[in-house]
Amino acid sequence: MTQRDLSDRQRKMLEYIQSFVQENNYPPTIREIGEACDISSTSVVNYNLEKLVKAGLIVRDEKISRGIQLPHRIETLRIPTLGSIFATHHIPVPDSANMSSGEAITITSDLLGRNAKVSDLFALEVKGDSMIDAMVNDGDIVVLKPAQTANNGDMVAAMVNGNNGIELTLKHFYRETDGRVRLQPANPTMRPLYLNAENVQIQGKVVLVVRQLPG
Amino acid sequence: MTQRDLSDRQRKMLEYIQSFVQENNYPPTIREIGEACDISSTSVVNYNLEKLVKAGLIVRDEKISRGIQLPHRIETLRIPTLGSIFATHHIPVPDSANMSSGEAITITSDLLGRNAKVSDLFALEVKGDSMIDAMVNDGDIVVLKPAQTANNGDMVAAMVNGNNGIELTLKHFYRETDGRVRLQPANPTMRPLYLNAENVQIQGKVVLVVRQLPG
DNA sequence: ATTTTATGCGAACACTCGTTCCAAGTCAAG
DNA sequence: CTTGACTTGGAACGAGTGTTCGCATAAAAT
Repeated sequence: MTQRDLSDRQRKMLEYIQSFVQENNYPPTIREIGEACDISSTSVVNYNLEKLVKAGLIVRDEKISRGIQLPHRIETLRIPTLGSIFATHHIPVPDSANMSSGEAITITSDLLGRNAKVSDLFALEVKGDSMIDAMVNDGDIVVLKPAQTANNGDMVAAMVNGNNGIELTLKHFYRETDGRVRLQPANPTMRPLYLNAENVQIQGKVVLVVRQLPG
Repeated sequence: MTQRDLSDRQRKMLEYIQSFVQENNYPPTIREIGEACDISSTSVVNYNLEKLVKAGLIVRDEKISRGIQLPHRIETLRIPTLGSIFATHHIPVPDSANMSSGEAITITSDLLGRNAKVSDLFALEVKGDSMIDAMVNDGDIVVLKPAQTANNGDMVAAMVNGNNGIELTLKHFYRETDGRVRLQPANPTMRPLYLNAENVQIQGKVVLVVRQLPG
């Protein structure tokens, strides 16, 4: 039994369940499904619900009212916003304390791809347009995965000890053959930054960039 | 009654409801709340639930099992992906048919700001790096709000009838004093495109840009 | 001291709701 | 035609569940 061979009735039931959950934030009862799908008997609803379970399209909690769940659901994740990328101080390590107290954004797991399961993601708001060279603009939100190292080409947030003192910046990361680190702006007209490895402390890899426009 | 002056018991109940919903995708019953919060009587649970309703922290559907909803919840929105920005054909108007059949991405309403309530948003995947001048890269997903007109500075997807025939492009929109339209790349080193208004057909305004990085 | 208000407990009621059983209809295979 | 699997319908049972009522306790107000 796959998704392919469903009866019209079962398809209609599934659609109703989905729309009901969307509308009410809780699942429908067997009788509500029956009424909506023109099924007079609860046993028939129950029968077809079991078919949907076998097809893997729903999950049921036995003996529990409204115990229908839609699996493969896209989860929402709360990601703490630890600060802005302009901060010159060290980014605090995210923990449960930060999670509950500070600001946060909520995003759906489908946007994170294979990083959806990473538990200690954190977000930074980009202040100012100094990061425009990395295709990241003022007001953008970047979601990062904590990391101490990076692969060539990764976009990283790093504390760099450069000419202007310590600052947090967003650049593409490359390890040169001479052991130094090259922080490459995305804009080809801007020159890369060459630094000794000890002057670059990687805070995390950027896994997502979100830009909200006034539209 | 505001959120401030809740009893410990009421706070505990609210926390339990939130975690229960997160876990089970459906709300708890009065008795489940009572058991979790060490309340022996269902009437006490009911009593305190009414307090939470007065405080605006929950919504209840009367006489319905598990009829508790958490308001101000961040909703997830399904946005149909109608194609890529490289398409040279007209973007079909989104309707319910597209919604259910085609591909789609799901995002949280908090990312959309005041556009969260717009019902006919659609998404396009950016193919190729020709849009890099608008701070949008290959593989990015742009979410658009349907529009026939735009304000100066808006980022729009538009069909332009230019030198290379009709094509769909992503640019910043400006209306010149002489009635013509200027499509301005974000990159200052690239020259704007001046066109007569009849050769520019706006498809929609970009309200969100999402970029997923391999990280 | 008395009343009022807020909160809590237990019990009972009525309706909701999942479950189960039996009968019947449909339809393709043998 | 007969068989058997699949599907549907109707009914009833029992547990789940929201609601309501009376009463008790404590604290604040009068």
